[in-house]
Amino acid sequence: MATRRPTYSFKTPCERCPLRAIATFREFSSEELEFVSKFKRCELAVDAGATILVEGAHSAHLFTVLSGWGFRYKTLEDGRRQILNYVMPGDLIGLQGTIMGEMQHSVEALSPVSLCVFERDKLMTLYNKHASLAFDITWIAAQEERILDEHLLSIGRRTALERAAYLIAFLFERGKRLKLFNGEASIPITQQHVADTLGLSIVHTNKTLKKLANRNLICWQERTCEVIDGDGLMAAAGWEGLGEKVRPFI
Amino acid sequence: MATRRPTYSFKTPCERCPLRAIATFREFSSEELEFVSKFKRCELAVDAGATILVEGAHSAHLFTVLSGWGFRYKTLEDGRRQILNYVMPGDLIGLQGTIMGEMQHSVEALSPVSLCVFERDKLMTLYNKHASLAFDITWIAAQEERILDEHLLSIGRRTALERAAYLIAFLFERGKRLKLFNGEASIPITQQHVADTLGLSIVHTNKTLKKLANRNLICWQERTCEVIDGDGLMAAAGWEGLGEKVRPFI
DNA sequence: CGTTCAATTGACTCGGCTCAAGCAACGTGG
DNA sequence: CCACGTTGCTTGAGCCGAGTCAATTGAACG
Repeated sequence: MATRRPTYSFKTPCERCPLRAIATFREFSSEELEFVSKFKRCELAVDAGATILVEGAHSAHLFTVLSGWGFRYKTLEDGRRQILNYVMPGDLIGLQGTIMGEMQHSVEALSPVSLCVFERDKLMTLYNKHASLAFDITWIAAQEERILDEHLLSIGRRTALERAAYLIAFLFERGKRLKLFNGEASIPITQQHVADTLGLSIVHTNKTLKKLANRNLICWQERTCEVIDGDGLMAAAGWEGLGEKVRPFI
Repeated sequence: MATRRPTYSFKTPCERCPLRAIATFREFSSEELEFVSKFKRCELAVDAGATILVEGAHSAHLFTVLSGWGFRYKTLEDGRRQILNYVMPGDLIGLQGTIMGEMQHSVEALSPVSLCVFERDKLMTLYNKHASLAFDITWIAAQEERILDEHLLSIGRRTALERAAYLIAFLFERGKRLKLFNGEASIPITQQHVADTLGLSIVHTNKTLKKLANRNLICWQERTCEVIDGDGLMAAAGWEGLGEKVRPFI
């Protein structure tokens, strides 16, 4: 695949941000909206498979995902890869790099992704002038922490089958909430991604996913996972769901 | 052990906070210090083994650890437990509960722990009036996220021996930075804690720790882990260290 | 002086890994 | 338009890391 160079542009004005139409996201005050408009520098579009941020990079930007799917990951020297979490519309990426200097993980696109690019230098202004937005950023960081807690519980203590069911139910719930599915619930990941998320080998991941497919919970085709029975997955995982209602975004 | 009731008191004034003497923590401005003094309501002392916060609790307080060791964990319905991270002096606990309503994990003391108790309601004032402290809270949340990323990589992709070495090296590094050791580097955990952190059984954990002991990296005695060779542990884990210099605390 | 909790150790089993092939769907170049 | 090389999914065989069961020791506690 010939990866095109990333495309910069300034298309969507924040006033007509498509994310604002989605029910899970909280309303902005007009004053907040005005600031965010100025905070946003431009938009960036990348292809599926493109690397958005690299571990070790210093001058990372701050982004919000406008559309598309991606994932955060870390690798060991010998190449072993661990996927940490998935990024979807409304997610803030690059916060670690912006706040603490250096990125400690990479981010890669699973589908074509478009991003809002924010002025890194204006972040301090946000904290100084817009406490409610500053609070939102902390909220987002705390939410990410919460999800990582759940993943850690999953990898550490759930069985392979439970883990797989949990992961797919988790992605399904998030996608559903963001109205990412029309009709079919297709998650754009390969079994290799699942393996690298669950800490399993591909072979064993394949056999485990096959069990879920045999139970008629999912079905795998063309590099995507189709969710057939979300509730069945949650039951198989022993997972209660995200339990989150309205959330902020920047 | 007859757990005494937690003891509330107001002893240490922030101006003479013992944590401020430790080099890793950043300096407060006098104006910040003044606010934090008012933000702090009282102090709380709990015994080893006491539960500081419970998963599902709603009106959680916000604390900073003044002294002692503890850990955050989650459990599955059938009792499987996963330790998520350890808490040490300077760590903020209860942020998730304060910001998002409900605690999704519990916190337990490993040693006698003393805590600063903060006024939950004044948190918004902090965001409104003290942007630098608000930024610090985000910094702390982002740092926790970073550590969870590393733990996830560890549990997901490192071997049992590497994981164990990583965990102990990690605790050792943090303790060293906080000047928690005088002479002996003793970490107050049992092998059950190690097992529940690494996602292993106690039996296998014991055999793995024995290997580290045979290599003269650690030695286990009286419910504590003595670190003999911190660099050796880091090498065995293939871990670079925390790489963090000065950090904020509240 | 029994009881309890943590650390140990051995025996046996099993979940998950590695190795190895095979197959289907693509995209590319001749 | 076909022969490839590639990527992703599948499956079987055999092995090993890690789990379970079980029993022992030693220290701390009441």
